[in-house]
Amino acid sequence: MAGSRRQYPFHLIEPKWQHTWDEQQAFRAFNPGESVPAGHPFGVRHQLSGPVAATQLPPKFYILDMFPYPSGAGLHVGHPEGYTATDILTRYRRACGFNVLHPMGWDSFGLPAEQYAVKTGQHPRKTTEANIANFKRQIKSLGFSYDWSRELATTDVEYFKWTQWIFLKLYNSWFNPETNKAEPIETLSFPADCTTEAQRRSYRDSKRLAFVSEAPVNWCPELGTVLANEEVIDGKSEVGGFPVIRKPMRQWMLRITAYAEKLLADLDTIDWSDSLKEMQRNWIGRSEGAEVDFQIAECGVRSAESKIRVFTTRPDTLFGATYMVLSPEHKLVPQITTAAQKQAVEDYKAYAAGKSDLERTELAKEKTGVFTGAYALNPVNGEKIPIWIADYVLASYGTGAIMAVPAHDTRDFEFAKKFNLPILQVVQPPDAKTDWQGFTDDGTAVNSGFITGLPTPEAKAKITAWLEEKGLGKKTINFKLRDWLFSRQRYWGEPFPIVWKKGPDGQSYHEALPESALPVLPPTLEDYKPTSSGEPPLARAKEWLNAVPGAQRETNTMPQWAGSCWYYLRYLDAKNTAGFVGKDVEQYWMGVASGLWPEKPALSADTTKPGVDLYVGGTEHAVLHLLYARFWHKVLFDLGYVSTPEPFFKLVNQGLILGEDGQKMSKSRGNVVNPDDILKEFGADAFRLYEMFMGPLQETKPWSTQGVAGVYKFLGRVWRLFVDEQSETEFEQAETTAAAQDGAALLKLIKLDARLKDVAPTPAQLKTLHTCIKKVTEDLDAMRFNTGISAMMVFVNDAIGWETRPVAVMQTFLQLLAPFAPHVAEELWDRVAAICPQPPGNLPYAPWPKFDPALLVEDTLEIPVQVNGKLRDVIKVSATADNATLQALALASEKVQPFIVGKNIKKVIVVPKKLVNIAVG
RNA sequence: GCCGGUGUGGCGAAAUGGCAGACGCACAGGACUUAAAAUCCUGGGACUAUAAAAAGUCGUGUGGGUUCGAGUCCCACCACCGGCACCA
Repeated sequence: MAGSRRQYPFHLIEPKWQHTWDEQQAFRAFNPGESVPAGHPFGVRHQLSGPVAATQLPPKFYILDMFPYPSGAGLHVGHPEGYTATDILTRYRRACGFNVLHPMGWDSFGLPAEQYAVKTGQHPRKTTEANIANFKRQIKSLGFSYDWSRELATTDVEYFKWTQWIFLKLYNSWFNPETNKAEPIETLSFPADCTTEAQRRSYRDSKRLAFVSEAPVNWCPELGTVLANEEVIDGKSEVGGFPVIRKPMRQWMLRITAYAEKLLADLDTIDWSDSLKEMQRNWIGRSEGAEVDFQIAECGVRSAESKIRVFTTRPDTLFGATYMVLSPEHKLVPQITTAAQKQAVEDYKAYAAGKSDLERTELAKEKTGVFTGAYALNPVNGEKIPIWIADYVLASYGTGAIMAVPAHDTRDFEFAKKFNLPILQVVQPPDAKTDWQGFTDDGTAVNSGFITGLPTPEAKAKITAWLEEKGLGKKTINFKLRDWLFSRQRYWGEPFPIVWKKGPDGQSYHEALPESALPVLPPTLEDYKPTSSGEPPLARAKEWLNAVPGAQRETNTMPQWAGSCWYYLRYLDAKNTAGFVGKDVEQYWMGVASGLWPEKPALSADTTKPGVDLYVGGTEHAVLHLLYARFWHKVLFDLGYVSTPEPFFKLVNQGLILGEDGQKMSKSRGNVVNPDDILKEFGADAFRLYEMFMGPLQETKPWSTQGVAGVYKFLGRVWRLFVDEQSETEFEQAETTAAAQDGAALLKLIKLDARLKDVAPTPAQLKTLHTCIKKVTEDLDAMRFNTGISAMMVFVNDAIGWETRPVAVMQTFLQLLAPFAPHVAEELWDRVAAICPQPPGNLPYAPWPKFDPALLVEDTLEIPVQVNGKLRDVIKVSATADNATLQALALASEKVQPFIVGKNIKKVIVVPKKLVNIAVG
């Protein structure tokens, strides 16, 4: 590849236009109330200048990328895939007349900068700033049309000030089940027995959306921090893959579980892929069932509680419950264990507690457990059934106890077989051939007293009603979703706006700092190391720690996800110092748009949809960022700060780009492609075009540098459609020999091709053009970039043979190309202007061309003729030929004759203008 | 195990139930050139047959089905990718 002739001077064109766009602030998006400078291309297009009201602005379109974590490694080819797709759509929508918001920023808190600080002592801010500068350079070199005036980083003091502000809102709110939404904590009324200040404080603290919990958490010793459930995969940390253990610690939690129902239900209102919605549904894990109380049987054991509550999704199998299982950590275990079993139970508890999450998963195949010696009574029939403990029952789900129905639950079945517990059939499979043992689907109740004979759903309903009537149980919904563990023992994160005080009773309690205390800045440290005890590094800064009189600062910091939970809102109003986002501005960009404008433009996009119109990013955030951000947004919605219950209306996941060898790109495989190298050899336009030409955006696909060369060659053909070959050669000679390396002067040597003329196009040329307009427009609407590009290739393959190239046709083609390859399109657009009868205007804001269907109709059609579905001939007919003519011509065809003579023609299908099929028998 | 997705030439891929393989890569042949590169033109699913052409048969993971007609719709299965995984 090296040494091959350059297809066109992208190395001069690309920096030139990037510079021009910057200078013009060409891609600045205007907020209601902002002033459009005279001569700004947006103002020229929409005839606006000076201050503009929301009603004057054209319809909005908000296209968002998942902002990157600026790692030291720089951009990889996966980043620009999504960014290119959104940039193409941004440029397209802009040309269609929308006010498009397309911002970029940096998710810059994170572990790598902190780990680097631990190693070298360099402040994470310095590392972060250097990485951001590198990322920004790389992203800018791709010619994306971001509105850089809205750039933000989550580590900016002016940004995390508002992250802390939102935390205060969470802290000062509770979820009111009556109104089914978050409300200020002041609306919470105290129970009658809450009289002292300490009682009231602790009651409020137990209801806040941000609260402190002492529960066992995921502690990662290697990282020196705790992690959220979502960050633990197979018992290992998502970052680094280090072992994670359960350890009780005092931690900040966010009450995301209060929103479980809404987070689940509202998935139906947004346009996300099925797989992504399914992932969130599974993570939330709603299941309907019943809680049932089992009486503990008298057997000489004294217990404060007399019953054990279980959760089951199959109350209809209650008659088949032949034993019970408690999780080893269940609080009743010590109370019910008999003296004889005490030692065995304690040994087992120690064994279970010693297992890490990882071991617990790995050992999942073999069931273990011990008998407590105690018995319970089955509430439906009074049967005495043994109570066991086993670690296949989780303390953290349901009630931490189950009734075991070995006949119809796989796990209970395995356990019962191993420990020889009775297995009793209570469900008859619908298919008589199916073995009832281990049958877990719906069937018909058998051996089940008053529900015998009922199909499973009815049996469930009847027995649940019966339990409720007798006060033995009730219908219940359980979720897998846990509250969000929100504190980290790290330096490089947002400090909590919280202090701790000691009450008169000696108990310490937490208190929020006032808004006026924001931002809470982290201290400067010499040593960034985490401490092995779990004490965060912030605790080392004694002066900072005690800066608030009579109190100590909270030393935990927020997780990296905090900043990304609301960055899409800050973009709307990035410079606002009075609030996290202005109300009018939020309503314009995020609100329901209907009614704001007199009429909807005639486009396929439905501008009445609320929130971010399009969000593109990787699938790795399916249950992390995308769940957390929805949660925060819903809280802000309940509190009246945002207009919509959902932040991201349409979401598309770009597929993974694999290495040239078809494997995942990784340093160790040595198959990583660096965008800088590709840009140097082929230019940004070719890089962008290739990333889109590879295949459908959502698909996983392998990289091919030869493929880049292919689209690069296509751009060269486009270039040669417009420029004179002779002048190009002179330019090249000048470039290699001349001392003067002034790019602008060199480019002037290149002249337009003489075949480019201001003449009326032929019908054939118009047809080629309009076919291309139609296809590209439809493909952009559907985000089918690869086929849109191939349509442009078809145009060029045709046009390259034209002896005269009408300016009007060629210009329109450049408009189609511009979203994909903006630099070369601008350069040629600029040059063609010289021979244009009328000034063509600013390319990014030139109105998107419309195709004329009248130009696409054919005079003659080629109609395939099939016999029994097999192609036998293609006949040429006039487009006006009726069905009878078509049929006659088809039957008369010489090539068709041999297949129909002497056969019985059963039927002739004529699809108008499409096809003839003759069915013979 | 459960959930979601994907299977089409040597490769990336196209095809509202209507000519399978558009477009591109790689490859082959030709033109230009002292030569090469670049460029331009042409070819191409497999098989059979033929000097060549015309022609025919088969062909979208496998097996069935619906239909005049299936890559596309239905049923069963297989493989691969992604997610979840003792959640009662």
